[in-house]
Amino acid sequence: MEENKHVTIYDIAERLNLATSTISRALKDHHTISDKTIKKVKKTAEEMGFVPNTLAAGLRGNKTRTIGVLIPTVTQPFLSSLISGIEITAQKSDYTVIIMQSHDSYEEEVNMAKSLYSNRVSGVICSLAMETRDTAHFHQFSNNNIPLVFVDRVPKDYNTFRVVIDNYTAGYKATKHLIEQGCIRIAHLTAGSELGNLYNERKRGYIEALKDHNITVEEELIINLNSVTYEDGVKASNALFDLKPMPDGLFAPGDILAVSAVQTAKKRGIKVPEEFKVIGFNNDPISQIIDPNLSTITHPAEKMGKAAAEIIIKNLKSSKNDDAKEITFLNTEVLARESSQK
Amino acid sequence: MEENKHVTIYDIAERLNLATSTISRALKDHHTISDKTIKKVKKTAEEMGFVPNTLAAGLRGNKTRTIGVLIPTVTQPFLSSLISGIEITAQKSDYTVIIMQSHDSYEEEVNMAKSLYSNRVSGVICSLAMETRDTAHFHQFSNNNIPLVFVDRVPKDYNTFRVVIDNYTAGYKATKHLIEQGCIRIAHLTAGSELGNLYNERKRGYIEALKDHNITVEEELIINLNSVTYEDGVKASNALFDLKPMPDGLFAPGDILAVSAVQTAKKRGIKVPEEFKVIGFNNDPISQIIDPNLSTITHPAEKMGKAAAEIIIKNLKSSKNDDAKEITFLNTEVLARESSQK
DNA sequence: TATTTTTACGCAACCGATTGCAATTGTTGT
DNA sequence: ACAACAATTGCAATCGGTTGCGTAAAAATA
Repeated sequence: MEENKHVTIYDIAERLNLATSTISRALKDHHTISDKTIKKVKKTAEEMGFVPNTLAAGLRGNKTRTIGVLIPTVTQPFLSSLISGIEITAQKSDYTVIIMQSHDSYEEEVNMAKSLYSNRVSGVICSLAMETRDTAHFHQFSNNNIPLVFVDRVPKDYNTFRVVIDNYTAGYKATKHLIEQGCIRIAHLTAGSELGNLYNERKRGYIEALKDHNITVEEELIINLNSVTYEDGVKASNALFDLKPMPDGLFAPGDILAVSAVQTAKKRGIKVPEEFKVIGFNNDPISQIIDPNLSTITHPAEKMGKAAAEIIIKNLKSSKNDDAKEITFLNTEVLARESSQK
Repeated sequence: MEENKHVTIYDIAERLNLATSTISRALKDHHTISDKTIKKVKKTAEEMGFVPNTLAAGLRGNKTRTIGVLIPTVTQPFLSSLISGIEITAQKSDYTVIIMQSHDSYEEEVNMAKSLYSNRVSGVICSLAMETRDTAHFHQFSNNNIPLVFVDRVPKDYNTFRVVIDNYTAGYKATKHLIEQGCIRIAHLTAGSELGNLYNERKRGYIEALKDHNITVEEELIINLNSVTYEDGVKASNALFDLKPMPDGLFAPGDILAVSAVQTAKKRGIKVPEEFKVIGFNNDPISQIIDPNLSTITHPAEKMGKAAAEIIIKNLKSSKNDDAKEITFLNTEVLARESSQK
């Protein structure tokens, strides 16, 4: 038990007086190996504590059965659910998942992409960093036939797989919901990001919903944020509450922002939802904790993860280098809870 | 740009009429290679889009500069902060981090451990799954001289590095704080886990604090949970509120549980902190969102991550197989906020 | 029994970077 | 100008599975 050397197929081969090729094949139930030998090899491998060296296999076969996941952070509920979905699907097909965080930094994203490529992952699933404006660092995957799937925060003009929600429609639905609840002066927070156009899309839905209901779009009610953080949300909320007349509703494109607005309102003695109705986005766990419970838009994170992983695996299986890099759209729904009730 | 083959040092060697050994050395500034050659090689490598194949290097050198992180889930704030700490330290020494989730399942933990070993990680940082009772699947690391550090949820009798907080003292401090705030009938939630003895330790601290302040320990005030979830917290809280006389304080060994208690109290019209004071554990982000703000015990997640990674890296550097597998204790503090105020 | 077809296994090259040692070129001293 | 030594670079084995092809043995057919 106290050896200090990895057990290899050579060790097994020597012990059983067989060739390493036989061991290798036996371990994966190759049909040219007799059942008797297979059983014997497996038993011995087990006894000797053999664990295959994936580096060697990956080097030789140039495939590692590993899916690289490159996301801004694992802490956002949406993203950790995404991971969860990826893992569930990957595990079914015996793929390993390795996770790397860009921390929304372009530089880190470039480094981690290189690292994933360096590790010869079989496929890559990525949600872009906020900072990222240029996607040249993903060419190494595309050029080498490594399937690449962007999820949620996707580049606009990159011919590869994408799994997204229809942010325009979601924004429209959210705003329409507030209108139906009686709001006539609805504010909106947004964030500028040229590549990940999802905030722009949500904003577009917001504007279109207002127009469709004959509500004038007022620039002062639309606040552009630098970052989607609690602090920025508080700042923006205060700015909104300082307006007169005050807005009577808010569509926040993220639950953290929505929560910050609710809490800022409470601090200022503004009653939610009586005086100010709020709807968020994502259905983060926190939306059910905060008082009043937050209305929100569902974001099918786990499903998106599963879809992305399935695309990778399917693509790897067929290995047809078909140029049809389709975009997968998943549905969202309005979850009407307390914070937006009439 | 449309090649379909990875660029290798052989390609560079051919282009420059040099040996692969020279390329290899030049790329890592080996002193036996002239500056002129180094410059030339690096420039060409850059031009050709060379990215080293870590599989090949790892296979040959039997070291991958990769730290495997095996934790229950990435979604818990404590654990994602832990990861963050690990990454910061790893990056400084140019190590790659790969993250795997056991989902608190023993079986998955065993599989992922095998996978990490199979990938020949240089070191392993692990926080045990709730289900885990047996740690034999970690022997493969210990036996092969792969540094192994357990963090937070650690096995009691395993001779390896451990990074933990003093859960006993933390529990003592939390309880003492409630007593100082005037509580005389303090409830406690706990969870049974033989290996990860941290809940037991906190409970021990709770009991000792009561004793030291001449408060009788009452069994009915201590509720044993199956799982540390919001739902179980609600159930337990209701049970506590049904008691008469009702407890006037609660030390919950996790913020989720504390939050569930606060919300259950609110639902039943029990005023927090006036009638019922609560202190949680971990200082999760949610503790600052909930109203009233939650008093809690800090859990230095990022520091623990950094410490664990440093141990791995230091151990790998010295490669002295010293048998001193010390246990690192980090400090915790009482964070007195609204939910426990007099 | 001789011959063809299966079945089962062995041989050896290969993946790409690393490294001990040998070989070559360049420098310095006498 | 030549030996002695230092500075560079090349050769070839190595890490551990994988796989195309070849071959011996067993089974099927003539």
